[in-house]
Amino acid sequence: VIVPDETTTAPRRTRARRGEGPLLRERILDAAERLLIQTGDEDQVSIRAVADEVGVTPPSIYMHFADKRELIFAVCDKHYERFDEFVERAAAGIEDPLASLHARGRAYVQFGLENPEHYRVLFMGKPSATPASYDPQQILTSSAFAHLIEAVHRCADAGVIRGETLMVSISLWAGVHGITSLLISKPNFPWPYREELIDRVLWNLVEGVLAR
Amino acid sequence: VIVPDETTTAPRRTRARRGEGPLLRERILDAAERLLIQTGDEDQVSIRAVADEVGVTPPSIYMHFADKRELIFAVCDKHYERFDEFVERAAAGIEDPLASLHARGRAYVQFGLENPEHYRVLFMGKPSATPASYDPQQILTSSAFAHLIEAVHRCADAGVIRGETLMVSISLWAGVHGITSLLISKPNFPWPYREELIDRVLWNLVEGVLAR
DNA sequence: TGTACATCAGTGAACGCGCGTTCACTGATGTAC
DNA sequence: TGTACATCAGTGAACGCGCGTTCACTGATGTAC
Repeated sequence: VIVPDETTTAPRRTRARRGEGPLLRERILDAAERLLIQTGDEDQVSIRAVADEVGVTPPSIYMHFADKRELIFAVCDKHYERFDEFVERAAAGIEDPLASLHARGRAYVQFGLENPEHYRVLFMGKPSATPASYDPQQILTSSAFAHLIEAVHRCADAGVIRGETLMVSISLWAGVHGITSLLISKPNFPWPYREELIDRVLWNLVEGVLAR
Repeated sequence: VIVPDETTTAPRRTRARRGEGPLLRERILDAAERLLIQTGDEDQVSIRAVADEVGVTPPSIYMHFADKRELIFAVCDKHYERFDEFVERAAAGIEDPLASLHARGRAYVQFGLENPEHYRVLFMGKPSATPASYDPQQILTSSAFAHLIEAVHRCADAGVIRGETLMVSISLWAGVHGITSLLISKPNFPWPYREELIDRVLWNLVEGVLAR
């Protein structure tokens, strides 16, 4: 008689009642996110590993997600909303529009560095890794991006920056993305004064679009 | 009798003479690079595929490379030297130090976008994808980086920029990396006026470090 | 000049793996009469 | 109130795949005597 080793896998959960399907969906998302953070590697978050973590068999994942990419992306999409909230909280209460821009940038970089695997999936993956259901326009119409554009707009209204709002916004985004993704990709590069470097990059970005 | 399908694989090459091992090494590198460009996906460049492309069996790859990561990285390292040459050629003959900085940035972005898979492997991969033999200090001591630092130094000597040279250099690098990697990762994002955007980002970066 | 031997580039076959996904099914839950 | 039936969340087993890597080997090339 083979006794299953209860210590390695979660005990099998009891079947959901009718209409409680969405509950399992949440459990799957949570488990996948836990594994993503734990392993620090998207590729190690396999359907089997997630199913195991939830205490369910692999096929049941497919009742809630079309395929693997959709699952992974759903995890990161959820995270993207928290991203927006985090940045907004960091900028809240800052009157000076330039300082607000800088604070947003600081929050962006911080959030990215604190959640490198989410960031990697969202912004550093190959195009082929995005699920079919994902539309790149989503970034442009997301509230996070809208908030950035608003912040830039306020600077323009105050007359402290020059240039077209959308162009400036994307330019700033590219800037914060640059330092964030580089620090994620090359953690062992001998970065001089990490914190100071980030701050300098942020101020350089802001100063680069100042009205002359 | 099964006749091997000569059309799908290269004909078997004749064995190398003594001391001609390095020749096969070159052939392997070329084949791997060809596959990388053709498939546009590092993961599709398998040891088997490379061996097949060369017309050799998989184990023979291991006579020249310790493992797969070393092969892929060797391809991209070779490319990194061409990168340096390309940037230097673009900046050659430009007297004005600020214009030179801009030209370098332009060349950087262009080269990255023209060879997105190499760029991805070199600068956008996860740290775990780099071979054990690879030292992140290599970037800092590469001639490409030295050339950037020199260019920044010339600007500082001319008194047109402010800030510590290394800090400014990395800051500029992060900037060009940002727009390059974003364009590679999100080709389907509705970028407004791609070329103009790149140019604006570059000038913003330069203006961000101008002496006040 | 001829022969035995050493070298070593490359082979053939296999190991062992984990993966995403599919498919026919089970059986507890809820419903209709 | 009791029973036959429908529903559907989740299962068990398997398919089929391509991969990186290892290992004992072969046989043409070059060398020593």
